[in-house]
Amino acid sequence: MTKASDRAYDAIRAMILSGELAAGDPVREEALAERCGVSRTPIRDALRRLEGDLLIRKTDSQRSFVADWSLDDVGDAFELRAMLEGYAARRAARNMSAEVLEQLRACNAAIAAAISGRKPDVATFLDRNREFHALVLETAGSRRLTNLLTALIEQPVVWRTAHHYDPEAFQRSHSEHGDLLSAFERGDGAWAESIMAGHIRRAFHAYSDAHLGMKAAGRDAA
Amino acid sequence: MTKASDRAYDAIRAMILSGELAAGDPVREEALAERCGVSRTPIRDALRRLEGDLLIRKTDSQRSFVADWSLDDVGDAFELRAMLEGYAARRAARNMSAEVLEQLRACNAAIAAAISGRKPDVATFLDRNREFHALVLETAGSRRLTNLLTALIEQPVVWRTAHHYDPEAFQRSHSEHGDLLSAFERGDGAWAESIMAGHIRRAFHAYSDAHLGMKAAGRDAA
DNA sequence: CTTATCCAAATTGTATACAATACAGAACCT
DNA sequence: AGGTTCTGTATTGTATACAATTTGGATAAG
Repeated sequence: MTKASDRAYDAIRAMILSGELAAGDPVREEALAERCGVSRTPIRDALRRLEGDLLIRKTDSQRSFVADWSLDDVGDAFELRAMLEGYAARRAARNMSAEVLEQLRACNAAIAAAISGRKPDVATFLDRNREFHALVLETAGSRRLTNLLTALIEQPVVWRTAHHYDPEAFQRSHSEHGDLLSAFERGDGAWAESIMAGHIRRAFHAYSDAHLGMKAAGRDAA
Repeated sequence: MTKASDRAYDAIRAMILSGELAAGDPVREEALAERCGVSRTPIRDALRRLEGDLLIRKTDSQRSFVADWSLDDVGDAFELRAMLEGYAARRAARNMSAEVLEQLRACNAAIAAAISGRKPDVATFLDRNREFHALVLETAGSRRLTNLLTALIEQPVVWRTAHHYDPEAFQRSHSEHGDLLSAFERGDGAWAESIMAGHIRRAFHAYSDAHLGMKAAGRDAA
């Protein structure tokens, strides 16, 4: 933590993820600087990073805007995620250890607890879900893969999708994690890959269904 | 081009790609600033971008070094490239237009010319090869995919590999591009994907063979 | 009324100065 | 002598001032 720069990065990302900064909004360095209580220098640093995360988009003349994602963009992101996280799961199956397996089980148990009640604890679900995927990714043991996926995993749009899940969707997600555990236990990388890819694709369709009504979704999952 | 910042980025990247800055070398901002004739501010900007490209690595305390890649790292990068560029080829097949197809043909013709002589024109080969892949990527029409692949395509290690190609390797590369053209002509995305994935994998093994001797390469292409 | 041009305001890019931090070597204690 | 702490130096982080560029509108010509 280099203090100001990272603080600014976290703060701005949080603003975008929470929707406080809406998609398409212009972003002025000085305004953010004042808001974060730092000078423009660390803000520029943070914006550069956020641009890498594709949360910020810069126009031809370097003006910054909050990136807005069309349904097609989101579809692309999910398809890439499905491919890359599938690959991560395959690699993770090769490297899986008893300890990590136990951690994954604990994680999924926590998820089960969070969604068992009448009112699902969405925040906990999201946290533990992220932890689960992070563990798999870490076990895959490819710094490069982690790097690529980080930009894809924390999408503002996706972030809020789980709030529209119906109870059954939570249950399915939990159950798919269970299948993944079975694949890991058996060291079956190909199986793990299939499950993970399907898991991510299902998440996309959950998102897509939640955001329909505007127009019939015309994407074909190739 | 915001002038100084981009100039610094290009200059530093060129230093790394050319080997002028060797892997593992420490990188001091002020030294680069003097060398590029600009102040530290645009240098920091450039370093941040290069860090995103994984050409620069920063230690715990934010000191910069030229990233060094193990054979395993390179293998990972290639495998990811194979997957992602395969996907790009599939999408490109869907979107292919007559104009782009013509450009690709011209590109591959230029490659043929460059490698036909007794002494292959490696610089031209590399340029046109990059152009070919860039066209495919652009036609895939996914900003996100482009973003992910950019970091993977221009690797310093890879960059110098083609200089060790034997004549046959150049010929194969050209011929695979030709196959890709056939797939595009027929709009066969699945075929295009297979060819591209194989094309990239072959490139890895060419790299791997060129850099062997140190120890028997123990990677398994999954 | 439309269009082009130019000017003023706003915004980003760069340079420099200064503060904070990390590294290395010396002095000191055990 | 070995290890530890302390201090000077080198390097990075931040703030501010200023230059360059862009944006939007006002104004004038057609």
